[in-house]
Amino acid sequence: MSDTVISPSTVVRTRMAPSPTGEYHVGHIATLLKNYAFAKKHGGQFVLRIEDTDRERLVPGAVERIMQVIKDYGLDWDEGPAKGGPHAPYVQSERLPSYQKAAEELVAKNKAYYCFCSSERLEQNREAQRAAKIPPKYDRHCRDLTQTEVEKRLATGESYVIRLKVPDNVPVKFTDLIRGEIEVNSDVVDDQVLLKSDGFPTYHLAVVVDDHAMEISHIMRGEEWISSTPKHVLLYQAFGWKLPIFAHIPVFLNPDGRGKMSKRKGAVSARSFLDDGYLPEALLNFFMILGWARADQTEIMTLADYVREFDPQDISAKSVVFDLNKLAWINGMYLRQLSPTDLKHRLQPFLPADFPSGLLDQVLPLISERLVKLKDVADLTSFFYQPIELDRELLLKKSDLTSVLAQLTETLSVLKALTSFTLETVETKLRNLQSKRDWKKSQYFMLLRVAVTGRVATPPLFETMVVLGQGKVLERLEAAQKILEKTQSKSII
RNA sequence: GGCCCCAUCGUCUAGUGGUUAGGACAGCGGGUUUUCAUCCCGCUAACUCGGGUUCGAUUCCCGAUGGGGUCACCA
Repeated sequence: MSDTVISPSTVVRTRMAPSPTGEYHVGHIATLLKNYAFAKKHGGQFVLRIEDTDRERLVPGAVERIMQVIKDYGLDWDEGPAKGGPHAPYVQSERLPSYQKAAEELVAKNKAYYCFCSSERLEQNREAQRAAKIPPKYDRHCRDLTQTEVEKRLATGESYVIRLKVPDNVPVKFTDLIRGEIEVNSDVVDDQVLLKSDGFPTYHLAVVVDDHAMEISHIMRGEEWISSTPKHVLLYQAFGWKLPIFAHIPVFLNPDGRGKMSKRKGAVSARSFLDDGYLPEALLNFFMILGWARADQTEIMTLADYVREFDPQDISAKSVVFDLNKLAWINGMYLRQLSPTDLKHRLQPFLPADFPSGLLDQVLPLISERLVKLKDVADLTSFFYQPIELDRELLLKKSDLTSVLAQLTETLSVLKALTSFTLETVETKLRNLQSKRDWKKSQYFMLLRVAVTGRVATPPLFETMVVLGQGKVLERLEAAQKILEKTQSKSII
């Protein structure tokens, strides 16, 4: 598809405007990535702005955590908090006068009005509308108050909000880069509150005022904003400002395909995926190809590739399932591309506290192609240094008691005799024994595997034994013998 | 429920007014192998339905159905 048309004089400025009210969601990172890539592609700027106008839900420390997680994903912003820029400050609570001024300007232009309705009255009103099965909307009770009355009530210090005066029955249109033109009738738009009674703006006022002030050219945000975009369009028109270009990014659906991705169906925070041991570059790659495909259909690509190839117009308009299988595959691809040094470094935070120092170097080659997530390192390596559970049933699964005991006894005597316990000596001796006795390979080696690790799926047997060391191998083989001779079903050694 | 958006294998996606509808993940089978994993090979699997338009629709239009979003002094 052709590139989104950008006239040469247009400076592409995109933004991401998180609200510090909770955890930063993977969907936010995915949307941020698109804003970032589009700005970079066109040599523009990507702005980070903090929308902290909800004083009640404000979470202390959230701004810092959001900034940190963005960086941990390997992304960054050109203007914003901790960076500054020509439109500073980039935190809405530090820009209050501009919203108040803007709201008053709209009142003066008769595009907005003061409203003194109590929240109780509003709630009653909504209740009645719901009961009557009509869409809840403000009943415009204060819309036609006379100026004298307004002034009188303001003078008494009565609490108020400022609402948008939405025109009756006119078409409200805007262009969405992904979907084309979208049109709704103004009658379905509520007389939205613009300035709250605490003097803070609502999202709708603040976002329009700031996007205009910060010269944002393209607004790429989640699809959930489509339905409030008409309000914003009306605001741009009321101010007499030029409309930016919108692109509403489809939402992520739960891995089970039902509903918007939510906490109730599993992890959603951007941080939690990092904590699970998905690599940030793998996560970004996953976000790139969810709902968008490169012309040549390549799926594994770098950020630089993406910046070069990405065009918001090519984003699929449908909501996409957050496919954990695909993520796991991508993560594995990236994991296997890592150099041993890099992998070792990235594994450090995931090592259990009792992980023996020095063990990682030995096991790295044994686990690197078995890791799906960095977090798997603990489980993949625990039998090397922690007690294992021997299961009698498992030991006897492929053969009878007499044969198994004979195999263990002979194996023990061969391994005990070894003065040098290396991959070469262990492998040669055990293979010779197996071949001399003509034991079934899969049965015999599985027996040793289970006896020595307690598991049926492990790295290659001889390598594993060498890492364990002669002492531990002999000890575990003897324990296996004992458990078979007794008849107790399980034992921890 | 009102309004808005969307519709190709289970999932993500390519694609065209005439194609054996392509790829990737997952699944299944096989090869390599002492297990698992990696790697290699192969297989299964899709144009939601109904009307139009057309010589011909998966593709264009309308409708239905289904899915999603949204209806706060939250963002």
